Amino acid sequence: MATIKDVAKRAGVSVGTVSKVLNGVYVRDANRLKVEEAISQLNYQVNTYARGMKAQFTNTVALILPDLVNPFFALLTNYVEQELFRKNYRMVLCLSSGSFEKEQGYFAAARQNKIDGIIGLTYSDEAEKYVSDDMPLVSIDRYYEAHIPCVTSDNYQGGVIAARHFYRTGCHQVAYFRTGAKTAGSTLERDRGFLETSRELGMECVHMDFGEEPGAQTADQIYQYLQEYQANTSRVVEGIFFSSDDLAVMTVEKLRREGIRIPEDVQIIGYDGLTVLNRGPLYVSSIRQPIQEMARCCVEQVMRVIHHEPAQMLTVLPVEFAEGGTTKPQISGG
Amino acid sequence: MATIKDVAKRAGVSVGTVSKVLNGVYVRDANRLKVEEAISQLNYQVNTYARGMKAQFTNTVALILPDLVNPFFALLTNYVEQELFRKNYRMVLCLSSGSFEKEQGYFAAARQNKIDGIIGLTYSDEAEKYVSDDMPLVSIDRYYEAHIPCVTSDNYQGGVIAARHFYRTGCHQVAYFRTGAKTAGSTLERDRGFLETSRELGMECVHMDFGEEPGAQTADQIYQYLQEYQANTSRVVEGIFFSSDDLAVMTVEKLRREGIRIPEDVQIIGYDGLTVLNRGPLYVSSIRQPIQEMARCCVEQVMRVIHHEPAQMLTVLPVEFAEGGTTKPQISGG
DNA sequence: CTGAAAGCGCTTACAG
DNA sequence: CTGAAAGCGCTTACAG
Repeated sequence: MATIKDVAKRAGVSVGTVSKVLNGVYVRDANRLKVEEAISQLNYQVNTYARGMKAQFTNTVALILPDLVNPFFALLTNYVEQELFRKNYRMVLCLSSGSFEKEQGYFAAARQNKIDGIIGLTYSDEAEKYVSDDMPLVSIDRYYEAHIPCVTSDNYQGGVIAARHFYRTGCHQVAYFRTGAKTAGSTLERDRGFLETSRELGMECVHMDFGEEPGAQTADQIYQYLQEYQANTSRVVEGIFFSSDDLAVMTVEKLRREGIRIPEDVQIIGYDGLTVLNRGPLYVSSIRQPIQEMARCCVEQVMRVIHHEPAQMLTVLPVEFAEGGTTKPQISGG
Repeated sequence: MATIKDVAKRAGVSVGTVSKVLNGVYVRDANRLKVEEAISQLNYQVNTYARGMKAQFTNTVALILPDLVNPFFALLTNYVEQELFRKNYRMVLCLSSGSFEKEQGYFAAARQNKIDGIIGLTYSDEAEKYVSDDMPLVSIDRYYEAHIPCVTSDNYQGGVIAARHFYRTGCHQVAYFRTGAKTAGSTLERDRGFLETSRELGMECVHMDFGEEPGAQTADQIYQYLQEYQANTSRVVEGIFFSSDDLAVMTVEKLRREGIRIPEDVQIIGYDGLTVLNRGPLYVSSIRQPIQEMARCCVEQVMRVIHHEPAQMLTVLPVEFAEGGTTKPQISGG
């Protein structure tokens, strides 16, 4: 590989001059031309590591996510990579599986300038301790106490929208079934939005937490829960809101197998707005998060922190109702 | 950040000695202990860039893929990251959208030792030119002329399995509908496997190519094609094999809307074995690729190339039939 | 086994 | 504007 020295020799200038044209500092036109000529003849490219050692930047951002099995995360990664590339940054991907140990290495790397910044969706409480004020970190969905910019969507409003939809389609008895970590602030907002709005609108609402990881039996448990509730109270649940699409999909399958008609007997609303194979129709009616816009904002904010520009500490993007065939049309507008 | 100098001073040894314990070279126990003590007290971590400049390795591998919208790619990425991490490597992700320009930067980076190796699924013919014998590259699905290890699954056999299934469930008239790039060698093998086996087994087989990107109207076109074929020949297609699951799913939806019963009237087999939300049931009966095993082999081979060990030039992993409710049970075994 | 020193390929004040 | 030189944080022969 050609080095800056080779270029300098070939162009008949000093390495300092070559470095300047490399970094867009002004040099005499004649020299710039000679250098550019030499660069292209030698097919020279700067060695990022040598540069990074001095310059303290590497044009690399790490994205920390639990996994890519969840299509929401896969799509987010897809768009974050595109945005970073547009800004001439590379993306290193860290799938933490929720383990803080794995994340830790990236925090260290950031502190060491081996990566310029981090975009992270992390459920770990421990992370907070490691996050200093000047750490170039943007958090997805989770609002830290520290001065860490956070990009999220309007989870509370997501719950509100779901509750209102049930109300406007004539429901009196609804349910909320959640899953996943309780620490994740954003999901808790969905809970609150739905529960509070249901109460305000005078709907009866039961809710249930099905633990960290929904399994194959979760849909059965939900079915059984509904049966017992009906037997005990003589009340029929007319609308169910889920904290995620996967739980909603599993439940829809189960209920249909049991002969329950959807949406006639019971309406279903999921969360995320995922589509079949990530580009077909929706799986279920859902609250759609603006994934691409979230990705764009994450990159925007991390760039600001990296360049020491003032960042927006909290970005809350709007969500919307997405009709997916498991809900009835609304009676009144809005 | 503490540097190796700080550690040396604190431990009362030279930087050379510190470097040695860092790299597992033997030093006197007493010194090693002092160095380790200093390292942990200073919370020291080696600067990868400084090391990379000398050592010519960075413990980083790039994964090049078209996108993460396709769940197959998302899952592959998921497993490749896990495998790389286990081997203490980081993964930088390059989503090329099929554009060679974007890939090119990574080839250059590899040549420059900014990344140690590349795992790539690329459809671009141009890539071949850039690939020298010593380029640490492992290709997914695509067999290059050059001495580039390739990891793939048994696409030919996938076609064979589908054809046999139709035969054993009593079909006489089948169809093959493909989509996607014609250059991708692996898909062409599916074509061949299915077409050749259908002929050998004495089944009539029509086939059709629906272009690079299947759109919303592709399923309509397929339906129309089937209608016309039946009208013109008085022959009814009893089994359809698709080059990918998404096309199969779209077609199943369309046919059902038109009142065609699946699998009673026509059987459907897709390709990839994708599941609902990447962990639910299969979308359609399909040929399942061993994604995790493919990821493991890619990482294994790229490690070998990086460490100048002999690599396996072609790894063909077995595929299997996955029953997904759009096929009839086989009459005879096997 | 250990230390002093050269050198990896850049960038960046500093003179000129 | 340009060049010579120091220095970034490591590794690696080379003496001892």
